[in-house]
Amino acid sequence: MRKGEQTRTLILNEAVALASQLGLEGLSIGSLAERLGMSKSGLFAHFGSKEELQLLTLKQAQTLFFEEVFSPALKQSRGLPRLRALFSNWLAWVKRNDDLPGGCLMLAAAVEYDDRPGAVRDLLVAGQRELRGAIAKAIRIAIDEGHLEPRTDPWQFTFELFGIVLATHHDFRLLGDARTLERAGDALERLIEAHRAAAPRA
Amino acid sequence: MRKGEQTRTLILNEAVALASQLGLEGLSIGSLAERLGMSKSGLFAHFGSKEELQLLTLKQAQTLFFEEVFSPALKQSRGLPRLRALFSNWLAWVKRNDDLPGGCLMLAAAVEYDDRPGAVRDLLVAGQRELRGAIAKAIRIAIDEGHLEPRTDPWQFTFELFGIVLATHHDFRLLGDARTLERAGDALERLIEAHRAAAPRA
DNA sequence: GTAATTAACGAACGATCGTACTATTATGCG
DNA sequence: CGCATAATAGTACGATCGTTCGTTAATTAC
Repeated sequence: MRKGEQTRTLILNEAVALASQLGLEGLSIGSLAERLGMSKSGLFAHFGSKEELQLLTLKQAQTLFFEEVFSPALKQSRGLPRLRALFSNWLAWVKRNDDLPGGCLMLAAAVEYDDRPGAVRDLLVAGQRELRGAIAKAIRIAIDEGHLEPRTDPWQFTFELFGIVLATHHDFRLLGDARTLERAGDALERLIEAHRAAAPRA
Repeated sequence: MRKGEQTRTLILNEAVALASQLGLEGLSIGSLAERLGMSKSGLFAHFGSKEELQLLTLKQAQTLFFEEVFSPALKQSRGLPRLRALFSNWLAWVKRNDDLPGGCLMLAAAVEYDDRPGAVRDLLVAGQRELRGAIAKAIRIAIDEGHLEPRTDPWQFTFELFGIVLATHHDFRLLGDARTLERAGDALERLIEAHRAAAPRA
């Protein structure tokens, strides 16, 4: 019982890495098993179906994202510092190559499953909704703290922030543009500046 | 000789539609042939390899994009009107469902091939570089026309514009958010406003 | 209208896909 | 230790993958 959970996590971590390169659909049980040096059927027994493997792989990526991007940002002080930390962690996540050699798995899955109804898509949408809500909340806090002006629309701000991240992911991954990261930083600063409160409390 | 070209285009148009849903890698020759009511081997003979089919499919999508997004924008007057038309056509392209039921093929392929070296990726990068250059040029023209202030960085502007389109594609396709399109419009206006020339000539 | 050419088909290939079984090995508890 | 159970392996299945080959049907050129 304990050994099972152990190898399961081992499998899922490798699955996240592989799926970030090949996509959740391109991820095959055979190649995943080969990478881990175990048999196809032995690996399969842990999940019972490919969809279950896909679901748990995606969930694993979501957990990893929360732990590495969102959670550490919560340790920063409320308002702009926290928002900047979130953005910075997010960019680091986007460009990381060790366990995400193919870029963010959630973004890849979003493109893959946006027109493919099912449990994977549902999980993807739920995760995205949660993330957006959390960002919007961070922005609302920044307003309350007097860092951003009160008429700022949190959802609009979130939308534009997300756009910057997406463009960064695209340019960094596909074009390999070295200046992408500073462009992203400039874009964020401009976005903040446009909504900065006239008389900041901090 | 003439008949061949004819069915070839027929195949490629269907391939663009299918690949927009399943990706260029998920696109299979068998299912594509079945959709067109022809034999697998008959279809295959037109291309000789799957990679050639993928390349031509992507190229077809690029051509379609140029014709429907970029080319009509060139008919608008130089500067901001042309830039707005480009943006508007682009959004229409992103949300079109007839021949792109799965969203923009180039964006899907970008996620799929950003870490997969080869001819497909090369074509993708070339197309993206061309597009970026063309947008940057349109922005430079808007500066020359006195619509945007001279210190505007065309590449930074392009980067942020692209981010808005990416966020729109994501939200519209995955979240099905109805307010996405107006959010995109608002984002563009804010982007323009931030760089608008103090004393516009037009 | 006939010859040359091209387009399309049908069958089969080895490989790999996800999945279902059964058997074997390893683990954990009393 | 021994036994129950869980974890892994092995094998085989039907389906589908991209690709090859030989052949027929349709089109073009003379």
